[in-house]
Amino acid sequence: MPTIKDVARKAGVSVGTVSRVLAKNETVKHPLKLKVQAAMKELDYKPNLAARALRTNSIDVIGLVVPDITNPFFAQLAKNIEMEAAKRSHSVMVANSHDDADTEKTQIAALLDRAVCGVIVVATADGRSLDATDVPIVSLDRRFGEFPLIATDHFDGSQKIADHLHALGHRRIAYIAGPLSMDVARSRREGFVSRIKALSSAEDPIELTIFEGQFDYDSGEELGREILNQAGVNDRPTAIAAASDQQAIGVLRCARDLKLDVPADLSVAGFDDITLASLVVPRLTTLRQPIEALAVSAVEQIFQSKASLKDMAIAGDIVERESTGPNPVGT
Amino acid sequence: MPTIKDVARKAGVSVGTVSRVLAKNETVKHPLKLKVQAAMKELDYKPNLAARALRTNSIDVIGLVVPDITNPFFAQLAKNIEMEAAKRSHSVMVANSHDDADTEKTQIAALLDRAVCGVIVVATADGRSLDATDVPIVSLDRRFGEFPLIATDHFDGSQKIADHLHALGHRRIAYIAGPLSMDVARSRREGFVSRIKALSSAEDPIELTIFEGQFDYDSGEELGREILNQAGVNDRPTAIAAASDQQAIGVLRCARDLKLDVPADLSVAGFDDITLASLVVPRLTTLRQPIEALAVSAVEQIFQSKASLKDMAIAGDIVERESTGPNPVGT
DNA sequence: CTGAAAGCGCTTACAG
DNA sequence: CTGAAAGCGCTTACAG
Repeated sequence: MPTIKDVARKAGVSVGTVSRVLAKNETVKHPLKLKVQAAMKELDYKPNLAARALRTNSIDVIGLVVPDITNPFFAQLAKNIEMEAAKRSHSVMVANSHDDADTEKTQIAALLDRAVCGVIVVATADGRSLDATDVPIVSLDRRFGEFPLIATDHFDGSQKIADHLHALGHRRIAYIAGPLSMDVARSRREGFVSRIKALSSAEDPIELTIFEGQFDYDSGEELGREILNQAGVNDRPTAIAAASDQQAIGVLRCARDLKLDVPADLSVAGFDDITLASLVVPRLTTLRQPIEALAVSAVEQIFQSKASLKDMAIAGDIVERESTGPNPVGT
Repeated sequence: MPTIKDVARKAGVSVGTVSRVLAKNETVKHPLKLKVQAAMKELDYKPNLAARALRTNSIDVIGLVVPDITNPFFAQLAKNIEMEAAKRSHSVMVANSHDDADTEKTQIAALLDRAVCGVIVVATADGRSLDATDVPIVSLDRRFGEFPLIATDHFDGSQKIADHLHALGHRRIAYIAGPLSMDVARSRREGFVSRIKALSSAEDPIELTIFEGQFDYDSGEELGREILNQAGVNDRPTAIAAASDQQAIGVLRCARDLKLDVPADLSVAGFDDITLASLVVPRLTTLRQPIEALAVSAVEQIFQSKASLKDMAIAGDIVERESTGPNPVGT
């Protein structure tokens, strides 16, 4: 492997000069610069990254810790982060926390030991924080300690779902929230509820009932049953909005059991746009999380001066599919 | 950050000695060793990995390149590799090749530039190879160039499926192979076919028909239709073995359309044990790929002397679920 | 604008 | 068994 010394010798300059053209330092004049570049090419010179790291105390690597790379949402995030990093000639080191706060801490420490230039963490549920570091740390999707958070604008997304259902003429609506101990669940519910309230008026009132459950399939199925059994055909909601796709798919399952046609008898909307959402019958109307934008923003933040790190809420788009339709009762 | 010098001073020894206890070099005598360890603890000393890398030309990082981390199979592999690496205090750097040979090459080169201690690559379909390197490279699941391959024992796995079907009394069997241009598809078919032939005898003959398709759902559905329509109830196979779960699930879909009960009228077996396999109705009998063992072996190989790298075929286990049952025609 | 030189924090022959 | 010292390949003040 040729070193910077070899290049300097071949180009007839000092190593300092070579280093400066490497750093794209504009102070090197053209004739010299060209000679150096020619020498580098000829020798197929590649800088020794470890040596550089030793001097600068940082490498072109972004650390990423996720609860579980096997979760498709995190995998997508990881992929987009890797792609964005690659654009800036950075690599990414991933670690799984297995949703364990201690492991998370260890993983971040290991990454920091390796002198990564920043770390992105999708926090565990009960993650503790970390002392201030000299490299930027941002949380993604779920906040880690006191660090700035990049996340979907859950409030806005839920408003969009509310608008969609309202525009379809639904006036008797049920909302299935996630566990309200979670920030995400609260934001989603508040977005939905506040919008419905704003849309409702004395002349054109909207009836909204709210339920709370887990984010999973079973919870959706169970609450769906509760909602749809609670009342006769004429009192039954004509639309159910769920705080997650999994819940919504649970509702779909239950509607099928009850021989309700979706969307003819009942509209169902989810949130997230997981893979299954477009595979299920009928395909699910939902709010697509802006995964790519989330990833890009997280990487951008890492490259910013630490001082300017800040929370970001990124809006997602609604994906209208077959599970929602006009209010069957008539508008 | 304290350096090795600080530790040496505090312990009253030379930096060389500190370095030697760091390296778990047994030549350092006990009294000194303890003093050094105490000093390290007291200062919360952590070695500077970049400096070490500069000296040794290698870091405790394994490179991993996969076609797409978003593919659940690769994600599982990645997770297990990360866990195994962590056990040995190594981190892993992942990169996606997006199934593009050029990107794959670039990614491997980038990893090598970072002086990783080895790289594991799940190759793209048409990947070219690489010149010999001084760090070990192994291919996983799909062979990269001339490098040793760690993969599921597809031959053996298919034999197990054949045995299972035979034991259930099936004597008229159809096999849906994958595209025979792929090694994997060929091994799976050969394993199945050879075992069936071995099991068949003049007194107790087995009828085997072979079909070829893609590994996907649609191909399975289409070939399933062809197989099941081709003959009357009495000539129809009582069992279909597919070379992939996706194909098998396609067959399930088609069986439902044809009002065939699985497994009462027809047994269906897959290969891979993808997540969906245990979610479909009826749940699919299949051959589970030994993902963890694959990951562990790949990491182990990286730690072995380069000379001893070699191909490894790892056996998977059959997972018997509801999609297979006794031959309805009677044994 | 360019060169000479110090130094980043380790590891590892080389002595003794 | 331990210490003194060279050196890994860069970057970056400091001169000029």
